[in-house]
Amino acid sequence: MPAIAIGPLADETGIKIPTIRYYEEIGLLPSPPRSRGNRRLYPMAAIGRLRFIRHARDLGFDIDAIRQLLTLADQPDHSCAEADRLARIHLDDIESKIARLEALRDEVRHMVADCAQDRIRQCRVIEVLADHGQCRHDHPPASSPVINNR
Amino acid sequence: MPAIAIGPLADETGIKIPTIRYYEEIGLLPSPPRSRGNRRLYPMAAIGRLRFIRHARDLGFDIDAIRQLLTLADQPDHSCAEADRLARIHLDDIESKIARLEALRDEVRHMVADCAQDRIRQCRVIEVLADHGQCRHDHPPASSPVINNR
DNA sequence: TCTTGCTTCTCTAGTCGCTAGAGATTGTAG
DNA sequence: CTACAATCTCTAGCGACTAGAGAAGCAAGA
Ligand SMILES: [Zn+2]
Ligand SMILES: [Zn+2]
Ligand SMILES: [Zn+2]
Ligand SMILES: [Zn+2]
Repeated sequence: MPAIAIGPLADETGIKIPTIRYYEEIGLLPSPPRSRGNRRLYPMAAIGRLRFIRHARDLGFDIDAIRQLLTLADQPDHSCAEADRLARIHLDDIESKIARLEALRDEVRHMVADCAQDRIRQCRVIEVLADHGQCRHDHPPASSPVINNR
Repeated sequence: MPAIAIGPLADETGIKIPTIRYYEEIGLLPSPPRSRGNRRLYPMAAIGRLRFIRHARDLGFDIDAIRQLLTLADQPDHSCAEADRLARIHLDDIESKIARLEALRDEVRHMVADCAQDRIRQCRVIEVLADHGQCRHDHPPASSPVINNR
């Protein structure tokens, strides 16, 4: 049966080789069989699986959600309620991150706009940073990670 | 001269004790003198410095920018151009993060809205994740970290 | 003085999702 | 047979903390 090595698989999916190995290590992608020389030989289906992972990552889903989504994707007859729920949770998350960033944006924008561009002594940026009481709107006091990396 | 211990300092500034020690370790906050029993005894000025750090972190500045901003804050006669520049860079950063998150939001929103809530086989969420070609708008292929944590 | 209990100390390791590099081996084309 | 490319394992690093272990210091009450 046809198989694909890790390099071509990386090219096909846009996921780097070390990342593919990392996904295997954390159990997101099943360990493929090996060649006589101990190299990974993936079934062609791995392409689709990795593309799914990649797209979900690009859309900001975290690994744990992707793990669940992959499990669901393998059960075509099952209700899709859980998949939809995961997507909605992610949507809420994105929206709250946007809200927080918009608050930060407004605050930083004001700092920059209000500065008369003179000495540090009168710099609005430094002043506001030194005292949250100088903030116009109130931005949240910072919380959870704002989104996963990449 | 008056001094403050790490616990009260944490209470005053809202920064946790291990984080204060971490800031010392990375050279963001100078090492304070110690008591006979080896405990940190901060000058009262440390309160202001930590509040500055906290506020800047809450506004999403990264540690490196904060390091520079603190240095600038100590030079009242210097021009504030550099401080303003750092703030503008941060503003641009926030804005591009918002733009990216808005693209993700639109995409995920559509996935959820378009799903007929039936079997996984026809689940729009799973379908779209499996194939970026099904995306309506094009979201960026993921890139740099979206914002620093907390 | 002794004890109780809180605070602080140092040190290590874990978080998330990778990324980079060293050094060894395997595979392939000319 | 010789290059050279691809892959292997393993370790360590990123940013900005957070959590926990185990030891030591310190203040107040009995
Ligand atoms: Zn200024
Ligand atoms: Zn503020
Ligand atoms: Zn669905
Ligand atoms: Zn897409």
